[in-house]
Amino acid sequence: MIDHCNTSAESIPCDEMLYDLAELYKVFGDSTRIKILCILFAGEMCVQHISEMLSVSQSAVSHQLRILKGARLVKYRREGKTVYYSLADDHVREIIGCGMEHISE
Amino acid sequence: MIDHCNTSAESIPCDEMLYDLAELYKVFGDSTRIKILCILFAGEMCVQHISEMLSVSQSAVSHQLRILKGARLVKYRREGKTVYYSLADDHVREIIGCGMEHISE
DNA sequence: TTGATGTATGAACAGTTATTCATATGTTTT
DNA sequence: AAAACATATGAATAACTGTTCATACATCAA
Repeated sequence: MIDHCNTSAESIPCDEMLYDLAELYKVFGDSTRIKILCILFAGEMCVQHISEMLSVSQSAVSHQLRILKGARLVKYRREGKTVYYSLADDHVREIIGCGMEHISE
Repeated sequence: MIDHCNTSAESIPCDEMLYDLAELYKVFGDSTRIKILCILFAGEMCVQHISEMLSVSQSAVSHQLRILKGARLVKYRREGKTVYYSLADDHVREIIGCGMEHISE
């Protein structure tokens, strides 16, 4: 049987999938973005607040949120002037949890 | 209770852990490395063979294997002139599996 | 020892990336 | 409308990264 991009660990996924996978991990491969995601574990938060918690400029946070949004890892909600970001789904927790396991050996 | 770098998704991990986590994901954030790891799903394999399967130079593969080794994702075994690489443990499968789930939505 | 083979590694180059700065967009208040 | 505030974005810069090339190292065969 030919493998068409399945998710089994027993066969090699197709090139396109591996490329997409690398792109996804690239997003997690920056500590500012990881921190933003972890902050959002607690619930939705506005850009300014995230910026203060990380001691990173508003612009930098906004740029990174754009990337997280592009990877469908976060979603947002506008309320007046303020934009609240939150985790898109539970995959983020799972992926970060997976990595934690490897690190804390 | 104070959080000292635990793995729970309910509290924000400490800075050092988040940094290490980002470093780990950086390793997965390159399609050549991801491909090498996926090839190793099937079992151990020598550098030359990996190089041929990926159509990537021996040097490039060796450089990447060095990075994978540094992240403790692969181990190796020398047999004469040949060096056989294999996955260090099952974390690699888990982490890649996690990412796959997010991609194939 | 010499040559052949498999792998590792340092330097250099091209491409990528995260931050900063300036400024634009969108929203509310006066 | 104008000012104030929150966020987004484009350009520029510095730092980082993956590949290539040349070469070194390690092992085996003759």
